[in-house]
Amino acid sequence: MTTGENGGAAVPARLRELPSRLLGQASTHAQRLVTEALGRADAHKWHYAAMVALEESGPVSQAALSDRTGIHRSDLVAVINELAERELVERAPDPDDRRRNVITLTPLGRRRLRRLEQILDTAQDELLSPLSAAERAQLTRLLGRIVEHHAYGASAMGPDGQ
Amino acid sequence: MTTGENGGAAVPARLRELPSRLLGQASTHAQRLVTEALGRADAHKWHYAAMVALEESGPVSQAALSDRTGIHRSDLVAVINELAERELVERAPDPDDRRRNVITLTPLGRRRLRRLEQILDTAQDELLSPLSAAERAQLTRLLGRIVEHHAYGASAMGPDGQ
DNA sequence: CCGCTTGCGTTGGTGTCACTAACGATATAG
DNA sequence: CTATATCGTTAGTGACACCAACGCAAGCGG
Repeated sequence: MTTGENGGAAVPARLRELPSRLLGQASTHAQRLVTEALGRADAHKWHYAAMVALEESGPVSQAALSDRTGIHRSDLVAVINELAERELVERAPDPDDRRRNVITLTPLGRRRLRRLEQILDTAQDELLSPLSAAERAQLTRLLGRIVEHHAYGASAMGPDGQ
Repeated sequence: MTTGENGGAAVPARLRELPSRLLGQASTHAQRLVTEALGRADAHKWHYAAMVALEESGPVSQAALSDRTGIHRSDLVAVINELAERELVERAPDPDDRRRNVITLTPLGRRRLRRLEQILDTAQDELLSPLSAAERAQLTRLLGRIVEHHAYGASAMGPDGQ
């Protein structure tokens, strides 16, 4: 979808103002910006997500990491591989439960995370450049409400949920 | 990415509040909602986009349609095929320029479009259900500014209007 | 202790989507 | 007439979200 080029042709208002479409296009631009920025530093969105979660939670299993990042556990394998390859993370079997791998952020990983944070800050800034600070906060709040609202469905979830 | 399931595990605030990530997740939910809704009616996002553009512009070439909808011209081929198959649209060679196909919305297509509009309205409503009318308008405006701002690059034109 | 069920990490695969590359046919410029 | 550009079309790519199934380990009931 994404727009590509447009030599001044009229995009119908019904399309221009359709929220689902706006979300799609904005998301495409957003992903492109952050993917390119991180790519220049040999990194990936998922690397950042995993490392942030690891810094907050300390060493955890891959399953827990999947919950905390939203990265599917089948995709997480490759992410951990790449991070471990670069020695940003260590994967070790959990002695208490030998089904698990405990993932630990290395000091190098922590430094790396600082760098990725800078890169992402810049990218967000570019993404939101047409908006004021107040508008950015507003947008973030509104999107957060939408995402939170639609965050149900797949799992069983305890009886207490909801 | 999309969240999948979450048994109450803590998603770090740095992730939850990252605009590019919020956009991605919101977009995923949005696309899922509209794709499923339209799918139940044997339709597709692109069908709607093309038909809206055709209704506004009258008969146009595929290239023009591509500009007006943002659908890549290589993808538009299949879209027109599907619409023509259902007799919602007619594809005829342009006598004035035999490289072109002129695409015309049929009366059946126009009726069909009314139906798709209903479906999409419902889907947008579900998507935005946690927001008030004012907030929905706000969100649409903010997203529109972002999309518009990033809608450059490929063609001539200054790279970064600002 | 044994069998059953559940959770873990891993592999391989699927469908959607935006986008690129190249081609034959046609139109237009020099 | 030759060169270049545009149009529709085909095929293919890479990113992404997600599913299915497996081997293995843990925990539980009997």
